[in-house]
Amino acid sequence: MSQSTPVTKASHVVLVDGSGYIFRAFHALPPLTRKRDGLPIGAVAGFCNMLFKMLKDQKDDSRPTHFAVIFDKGSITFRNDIYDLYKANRSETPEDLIPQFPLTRDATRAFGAPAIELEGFEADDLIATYARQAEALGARVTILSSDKDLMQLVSDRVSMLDPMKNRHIGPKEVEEKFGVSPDKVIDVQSLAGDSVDNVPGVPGIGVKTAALLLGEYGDLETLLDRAGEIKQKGRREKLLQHADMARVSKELVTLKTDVAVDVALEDLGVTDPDVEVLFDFLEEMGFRTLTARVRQALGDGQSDGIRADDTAVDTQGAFVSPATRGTYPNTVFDPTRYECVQTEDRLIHWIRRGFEVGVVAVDLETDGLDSRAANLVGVCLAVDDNEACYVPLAHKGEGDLLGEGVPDQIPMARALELLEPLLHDPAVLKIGQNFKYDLGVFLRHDLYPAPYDDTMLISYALDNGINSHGMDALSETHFGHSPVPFKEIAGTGKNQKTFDMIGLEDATRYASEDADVTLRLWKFLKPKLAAGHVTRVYESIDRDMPHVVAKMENEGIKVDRAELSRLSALFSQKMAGLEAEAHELAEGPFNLGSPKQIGEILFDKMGLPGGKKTKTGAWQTGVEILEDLADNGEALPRTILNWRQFSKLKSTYTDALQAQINPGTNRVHTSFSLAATTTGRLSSSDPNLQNIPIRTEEGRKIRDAFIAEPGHLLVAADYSQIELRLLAHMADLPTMKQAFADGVDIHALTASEMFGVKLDAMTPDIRRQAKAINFGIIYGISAFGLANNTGVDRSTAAEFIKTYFEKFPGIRAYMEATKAEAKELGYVSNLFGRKCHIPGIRERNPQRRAFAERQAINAPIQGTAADIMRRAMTRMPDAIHGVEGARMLLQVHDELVFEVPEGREDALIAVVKQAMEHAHEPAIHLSVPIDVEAQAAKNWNDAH
DNA sequence: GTAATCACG
DNA sequence: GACGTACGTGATTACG
Repeated sequence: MSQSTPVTKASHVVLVDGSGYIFRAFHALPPLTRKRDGLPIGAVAGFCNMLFKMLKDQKDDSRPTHFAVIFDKGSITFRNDIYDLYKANRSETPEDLIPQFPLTRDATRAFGAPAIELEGFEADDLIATYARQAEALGARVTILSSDKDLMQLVSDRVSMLDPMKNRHIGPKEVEEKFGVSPDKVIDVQSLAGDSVDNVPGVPGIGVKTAALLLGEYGDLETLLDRAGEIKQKGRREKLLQHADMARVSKELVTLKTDVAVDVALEDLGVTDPDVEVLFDFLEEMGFRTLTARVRQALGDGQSDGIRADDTAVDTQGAFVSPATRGTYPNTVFDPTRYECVQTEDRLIHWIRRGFEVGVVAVDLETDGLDSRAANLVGVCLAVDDNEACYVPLAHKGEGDLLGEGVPDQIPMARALELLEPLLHDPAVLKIGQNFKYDLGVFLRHDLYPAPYDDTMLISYALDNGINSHGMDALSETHFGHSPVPFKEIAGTGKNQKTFDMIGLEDATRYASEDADVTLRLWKFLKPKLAAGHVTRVYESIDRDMPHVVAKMENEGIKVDRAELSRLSALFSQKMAGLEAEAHELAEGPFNLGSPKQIGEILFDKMGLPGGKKTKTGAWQTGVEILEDLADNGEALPRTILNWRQFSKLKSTYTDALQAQINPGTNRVHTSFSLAATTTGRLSSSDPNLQNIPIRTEEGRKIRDAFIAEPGHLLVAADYSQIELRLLAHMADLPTMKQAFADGVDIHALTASEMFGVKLDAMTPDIRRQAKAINFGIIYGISAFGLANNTGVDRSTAAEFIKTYFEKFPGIRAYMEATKAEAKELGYVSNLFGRKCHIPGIRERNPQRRAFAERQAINAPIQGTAADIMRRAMTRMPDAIHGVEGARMLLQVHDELVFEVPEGREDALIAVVKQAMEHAHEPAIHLSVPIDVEAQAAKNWNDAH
């Protein structure tokens, strides 16, 4: 055990926050039980690994001279006398953790370290006491914890180490977190409060504001004394009103540094553990791997460091996807070998190399991010590791004088002419990363590269839900190599250069590296498709998306600027009226756009009931809260809601959309992301055309502005209830399948099954509830969520769910099987075999695990629908080929929008319906019919 | 840059 | 110690 060793300047005192560590280890590590009897020991295992690492795996200069593990004792401390609600919001300690508390103390002693605790004090107070004592003697102190409450102790001699992330926390890190130096941390916490410990603080003041105020006034007392001088009214009143709370909070967060400890600091001197005791303990726990490591460390005096032991790594290993295993053999990048191609001869040489190898990475550089507005600036090719070139085509001079210093470049038309045979050769595979972008640019130069592979989509098929699929992220994940950031060569902010302004040396280094990385990613990832059983997903669903979607983006959709402008004016007018009304009701002006001010007016000033706080301590003022208040007869909340609706419509749609209209064509071009979602859906941005209003009458007006060219019509084709149909098929629900086969209103059917109401006696209200339940099922229903959404109470919602499970018995089996699959494999698959990785599925935290389970239930349904849509889209060019002048413009998850010359709309609808309704075939067979509804009109609103 | 809010399927 | 409850997205504004 410990020995008495004086603490001096040369000492290194290591204090472990034992209680903090156990809780974190318990939640972070997979559940692990002792084989013999099922005793839960996961946290103990993590704890032992940490102790061993701390004691043995240290460099000589950081090895502890004094060491102790400190624990909380009891849950009532002196702080409860100050504030009876202190830590009152803590939930019960998990059942599986309770038996592990005494075991961690045993473990501590087995490692020869003192386990220290004292009735009436938290571990933090004991740590503070020892730390300050040691500091006063000039020693160095390391606190093993990530608890922010301990950060007030940090100084130039006292630092913290997060034992799970191995992250060092010094004065700099504390300042990053709190915005003030460590000696002001207490003051910040007193103001900001802490929801975890239920420290009240001053409402409405968070860490950021607290730091700001302290920066101005120095310390808490000064600030409270001079609070009357604060300019911002809200803050001033808060501080004046809650000064006492701040003072109480200060007492709560200030750690005691003068606890009368019963083990003296110098008695914490490190000794070697009693080997026999240690091995007995490890064997008792069944930690075989750790036993072996300890033996090895004691035997040869060297340790290879502790990796997580036994089960921890194995179970986590299940989440490592095929693609993330291993690295590409050559991860050395040599920019000196990249060539800048400025002559036809050299370009011909590179093209010849491309034909020889048959696989060429192609990357285009442009002067913007929007592939339609951007101009081609250069082309990049890679044919092998480190063998890449950059062909500048439209670089300007580095100086700003006209024509001054413009580099020699092959004329663009000539270069593209030379490249064309390579790009179109069916025997040469082109590789791109997010090739949709490059294809869009090529399209405008009348080039159609084929065949091609897209590394972003390969990664998406392999790893969705795990990595993101951008090039930099992929390079870092698989090669441990960070490509040159664009910012580094182009600068940032408004002085950021576009690519044509960048010098050839930098441009060559940057662009060639992109192509080089892309080619290596392809070599590394492509073979993994087969191993991951996702070849079919990639080949038959994703591979053709880039050129199909590039074409759609290029087409854009026509938007009537005058109509939008008219609506903007209309909405402005409405807002002005509502604003005046709101200010009158509030008896004073305020910013209607500020949720913070609204909360303060409704709940502080007017004192309305039903206020809830967000996790940051601000009042919630979302629709649901305001609706409730309005239902109670309050006028102001309704006015605010109405104002918000018009504000949203104006700012997000009628104003923003006008700015996005391409002046040449009067069309708007969105960008679809093919690899942004975990389920397989697309997303749309710049602008997002997948969330144009439709649910309210006012909002729908915006769709009037989406129009067809003169002499043309828009056609909107929607999958009808596709997710419910897929649910009926996947969960094998005979009643529901029959209803779909018969063309019955599915929500009415559900209602009649659940509530025993005949179809012809259906009321809209009952049907609406049934509809909510149907959606709930798809989202991985919970009683809480359903109650929220239908307005019934929680027990009624639970009854609904129970009835649903009884009436549609396949549901429960589907849900359980899906959760089990996710738990076993770490991912779920949709009907086409697309995987959706669910990283949280083995979370210890019940809430987060429940969230993961709902994701697991939803992903196959949403994802199968998404993939049916993808297949329909890739088949669409062929399908509509016979309808002259027809073009596909937009996708909105279950809807496709086309434009067609007037008179050909019926022909188009026929082929589109056919393609969409059979898109899943022959890959899968469904036991429900798929139904598509399509309509033609002059504008998007009327096409529904 | 983050949080809150709200638009869509 | 951390979650704060239906799935999947993106854009805007306030606030600092």
